[in-house]
Formats: sequence, structure tokens, C-alpha cells
Amino acid sequence: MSELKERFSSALHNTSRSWRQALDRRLKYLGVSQASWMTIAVAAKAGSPLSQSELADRLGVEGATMVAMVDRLVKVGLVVREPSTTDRRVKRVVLTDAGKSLYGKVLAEAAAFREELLAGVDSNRLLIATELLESLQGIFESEP
Amino acid sequence: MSELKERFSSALHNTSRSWRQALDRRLKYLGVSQASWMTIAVAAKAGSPLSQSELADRLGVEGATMVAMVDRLVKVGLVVREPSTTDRRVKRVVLTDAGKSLYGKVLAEAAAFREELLAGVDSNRLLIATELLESLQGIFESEP
DNA sequence: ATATATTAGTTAGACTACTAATCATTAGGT
DNA sequence: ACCTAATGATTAGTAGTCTAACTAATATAT
Repeated sequence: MSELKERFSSALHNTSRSWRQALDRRLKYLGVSQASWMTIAVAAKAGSPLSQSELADRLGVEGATMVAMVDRLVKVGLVVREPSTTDRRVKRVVLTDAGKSLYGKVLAEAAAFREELLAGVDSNRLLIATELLESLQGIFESEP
Repeated sequence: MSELKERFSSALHNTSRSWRQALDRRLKYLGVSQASWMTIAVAAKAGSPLSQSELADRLGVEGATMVAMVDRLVKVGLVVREPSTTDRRVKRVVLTDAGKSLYGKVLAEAAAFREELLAGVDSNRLLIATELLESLQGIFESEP
């Protein structure tokens, strides 16, 4: 029983790591890493431009991390910082055309990779595993 | 069906990340990060002292990463570099007494955390999830 | 109204990871 | 034996993450 828990833990971490690395390699031709395109994706999905704090929250990283990330994205021309008109502390992160175009490509690649990888998996088992993982997520979120 | 795959992917990555972060917080009192104690653990588990390359392989990181890691571990007195007698290129990484003592504590904490976290999970479902993850791992390993 | 607390963004320093290039040594092919 | 391949360790440069300390601006409590 304990050793099943250990197997699960080990498989969870290894699979997650390998998945990220494999997708990263697949997206390499776009010239952006997972962290970069995840940020772009969150910014793109939001209805109106998000502040850096909102971006950081949704990505689960610290504010300081987001500062550096936005710095890099601005430097390569994927987003711009736009001062908020209602709160002078706030800078809203807006995608450029290049950023929007990149987002489209990333979405398609990530989805294709996911479909491919999970193609052979039984739906019932996938549902059970998903629910199990989501319940663990719930535990982490309730006790931060 | 596609959205289940997306749910699974998202739950997988979030759970893995939260788990690592939570364990990291729990091990903070030991003064070492996850990457450090993982290295110590792998070195400790091996029968005889491993070279830096072997350590890097088993941890899934590059050789250069291991150089920096061993540098830090040496600096804090958890391991020492010991030249191999049979191959002058090789340096074997040997745990100090402090390193061995740390390993014991880490093992206990990680196991306790795992048990606690998975205590409420149904064994059958856990087995299904584990096998699913292990099969995905197999795919990654077969296509590097 | 003013003092205090909170929030948004930033900077600085540390840790962990990567790739690419280099040096020394060993292993293999001829 | 000797030239070439491969291997182990290293350095340099970059990316992404954290915490801690800071500034500027806004919100709140008295």
C-alpha cells in the first residue's frame, strides 16, 4: 500500500516533467519557452488586458517573477506595458499582433500533442485519474 | 473527450507543481531545497559512490547542472568530491556524515507527507492512476 | 484629515535549469 | 603506436523561479 503511494508519487512527478520537456522541444521552433507561452496564453484568454499581479496569480508565480517575465516578453515584442487610467500603480499587459499570432500557434501545437499522447488511453481510466488529481489539487488549494 | 484530455493535462501539471512546492516548504527547516535533497537521496541510495555523470543521468538533468549542484553541496559540507582511482576524468560524489544524516530526515519527511496526502484515496483508483501515468512515462522514455 | 496599512510594481541576490564551448582523459579503429 | 571518437568535468551565458527589501500609489480607520 505504501509502495503504491510511492509509485504514484514518482510516476506523477516524472510524467509531468517529461511532458513539459517534450512539449517544450516541440515548441522550440517558435522561439519561446513554456513559461513564456503560458503567460501569453493566460493574457490572451482574458477578456480585457490583465495587470501583472493578475497574471502572476493565474499562473501561480510571484509578482517579482512576473516582472522579469514581462520584461523578456516586451524585449522580444510579444506584449507591451500599458499604464492603467484608473489606478496609477497598475500596468496592464497587452498582446501585440506578434503575441496574438504566437498564441494561435501554441494553442494548436499543445492541443495536438495532448491528443496524440493520450490517444491510446481508455476514457474511463482517464476520468478516474483526472478526478483523483483534481481532488489532490483541492487539498493543496485548501491548505496553502 | 478532448476536454477531458485537457482537464487531465492541467490537473497533472498543477498537482505535480503544488506537491513539490508543499514538500519544499515542509523541508525548509532542513535548509536544503528539493533539487539538493533529491541529489543527496540518489547519491545515498546507490551502493557505491556515483560519478557526477551518473548522478545527472539518474536525476534527469544535464552534466553542467550537476557541476553547479555538487559545487553547492560541497560548499555546505554535505558531500565531497573524490577522484576516481581508475579513471582520472571521473570524480565520485561521496556523502559526508552531515549528508547521510540529512538523507535520513528527508526520507522520513517525504514518506510522511506522501502518506498523509494520499491517505484518503481509494486504492483501486490510485492503482489505475499510477498505471496510467506509468504508461505515459513509457511513451516518453521510448521516444526521446 | 491624517496616520497607517495594503497593494502594484520594481530591484537585488540566490538557486536551479539549460545549451554551447572547452579541456583532459580514455577508448577504439587501423 | 597513433589518430580519432567519445566521455567526464568544467566554464560562460541565459532563462525562470524564489524571497526580501524597496518605492509609489491607493484604501482604510480613527
